[in-house]
Amino acid sequence: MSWTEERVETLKRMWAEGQSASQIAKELGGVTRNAVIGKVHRLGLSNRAASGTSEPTADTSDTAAPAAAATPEAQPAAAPSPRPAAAQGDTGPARAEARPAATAPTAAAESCATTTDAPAVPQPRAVSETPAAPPSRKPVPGQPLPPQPSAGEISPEALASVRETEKRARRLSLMELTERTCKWPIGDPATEHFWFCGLPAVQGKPYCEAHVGVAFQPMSARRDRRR
DNA sequence: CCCTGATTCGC
DNA sequence: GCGAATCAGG
Repeated sequence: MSWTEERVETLKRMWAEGQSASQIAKELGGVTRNAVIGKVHRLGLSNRAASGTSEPTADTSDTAAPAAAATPEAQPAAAPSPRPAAAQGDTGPARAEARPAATAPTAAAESCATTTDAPAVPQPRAVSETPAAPPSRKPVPGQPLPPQPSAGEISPEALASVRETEKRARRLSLMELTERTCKWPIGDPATEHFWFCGLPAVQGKPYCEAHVGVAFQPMSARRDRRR
């Protein structure tokens, strides 16, 4: 793979948006994040509003003016101060280049997007799978709320597996989630008793084995169980 | 451990 | 110019 104009353009755009080097590399394909970083430096576009876990670097003095290091083309695009955190994160076939200016209002229990993909609700993989009831919390703190998934829609075996699994949950916080940790929420968000499963997620899925089992079910299975 | 960007240096 | 290896850090 070589740095064609198109690829460089994508690189510039994503970098300006605050995407991480690894994300850009993933998007471009055929290159590593090292290659991306190397290119970024060679292009002269380097410092931007920090990244990952870095600090905002408070400009204690005067006029700000970052003074970009001799960057030929001006970047009238968006200022990368706030976490861009665009949707993305899906190496699927058809990718939409849509980039809403304003963040869409998310559901109640939030689901903010980190730099990687968002720990949100399951995204049905089209075909015959369909999300079967991500835990819907009851606004009553203090109660254990036994069956995570709304019972009745999940097979007893899967439910038992989930129960067992959740005892071993890593209990990660929202910020500790990564692409390879199970993002299944456990507990009541309104209480201290809330965390994410955090066990190793199945490749390509947002959940661990057990939670995938209750999150994704064949439509037929659901239909049969209903009513 | 996961991740981030920065730098070096042989190619 | 390129990018793997390495470094420095959260």
